[in-house]
Amino acid sequence: MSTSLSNAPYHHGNLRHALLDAALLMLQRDGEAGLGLRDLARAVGVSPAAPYRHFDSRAALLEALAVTGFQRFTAAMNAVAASQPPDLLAAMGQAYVRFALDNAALFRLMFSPQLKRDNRPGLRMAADAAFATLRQVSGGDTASGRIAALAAWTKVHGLAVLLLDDQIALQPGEDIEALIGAIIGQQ
Amino acid sequence: MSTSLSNAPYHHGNLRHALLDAALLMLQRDGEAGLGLRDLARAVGVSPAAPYRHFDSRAALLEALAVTGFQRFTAAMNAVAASQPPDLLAAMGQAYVRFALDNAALFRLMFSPQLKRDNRPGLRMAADAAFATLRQVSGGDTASGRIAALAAWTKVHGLAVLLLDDQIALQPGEDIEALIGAIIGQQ
DNA sequence: ACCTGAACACCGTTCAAGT
DNA sequence: ACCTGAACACCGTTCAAGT
Repeated sequence: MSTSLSNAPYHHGNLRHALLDAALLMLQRDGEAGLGLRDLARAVGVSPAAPYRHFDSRAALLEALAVTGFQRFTAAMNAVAASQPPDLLAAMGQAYVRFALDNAALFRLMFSPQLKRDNRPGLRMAADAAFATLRQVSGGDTASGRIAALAAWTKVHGLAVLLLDDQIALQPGEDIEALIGAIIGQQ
Repeated sequence: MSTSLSNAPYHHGNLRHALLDAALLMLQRDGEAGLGLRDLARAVGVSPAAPYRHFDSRAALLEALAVTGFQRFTAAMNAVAASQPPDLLAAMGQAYVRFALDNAALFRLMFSPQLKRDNRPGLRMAADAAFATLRQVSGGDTASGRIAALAAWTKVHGLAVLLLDDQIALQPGEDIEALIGAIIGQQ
């Protein structure tokens, strides 16, 4: 469901949106390295120079994608918290890893070192807002609470990354949701 | 300590080594995206086509770098185990995170999704050998031992990645070794 | 056997010019 | 205000040719 090979005139201010939509598709399909600005322009039916009316550079386009990624992540986490599950920590951990697996290339982009390199404030703010949602589950303001929260975060994030990189092998008949649950539950 | 702007004749079979040495320097300084094959050839004082006598493609060169990365990682982990520290788990965790922080770009390359994409067996083997060193600390062959080992690994790996990405803030006066120790010690 | 020179098909980006 | 066409300075890669 989305703008694709339309040759309609884009003079209505929707080119930016069309570019982001198409870019997200290309990202999911080919990864960050496969997301060329000229390819993107071609896919949207516009000249190679046109995207530069809306994004300063390829990096700026990637940053915009990463920002929407953090926003989706924030929404997903808030939805979990709002549903008041019996075990909030486990539920948010599951959702964290699920998000990473369901949005692999986007998740990787959100943590791309090249993007932080030219650290734009927009990305930082979106990331901070995203991680702030995790604090709903943290163990208060004590020093030991902070360590416990960091330990939980690193475990879940590491699990997401290693699963994404295909470094953790499932046992025969084991399903991934159960594995996630077991590792998160593991004190 | 290394070959640099030498204009000596490379007809002795050492060009491959010189390329890898220079590539590692460029990788550490400019990251993977900044490692251009033409730049590399220039740095070593050779024509743009010369590297192709020793590496099929840029991806193959990156893979060779990643393989040496896994070998260094393996050596570092084995050294820790051989030193028989009182708390093996904590010591290996510290070494794991240290390695990541001290070899940031290399560590990222070792887990680069683009490299796995065209999954060469050499990379997989080097990675498997590297992670096999971690099993020296695992909790046996029981199901719960496996989960405990995976939980420890994901925690340490997540900590490494989040520190690398500058996502974890140190408290004033806090030193990073202590933070690592606290998080790893946290059951 | 190992390297060079020149070429090919691409990039991201810029800039004058069009509407 | 928004987009096109053509150009610039690069890439990775190939291939004939040199020694």
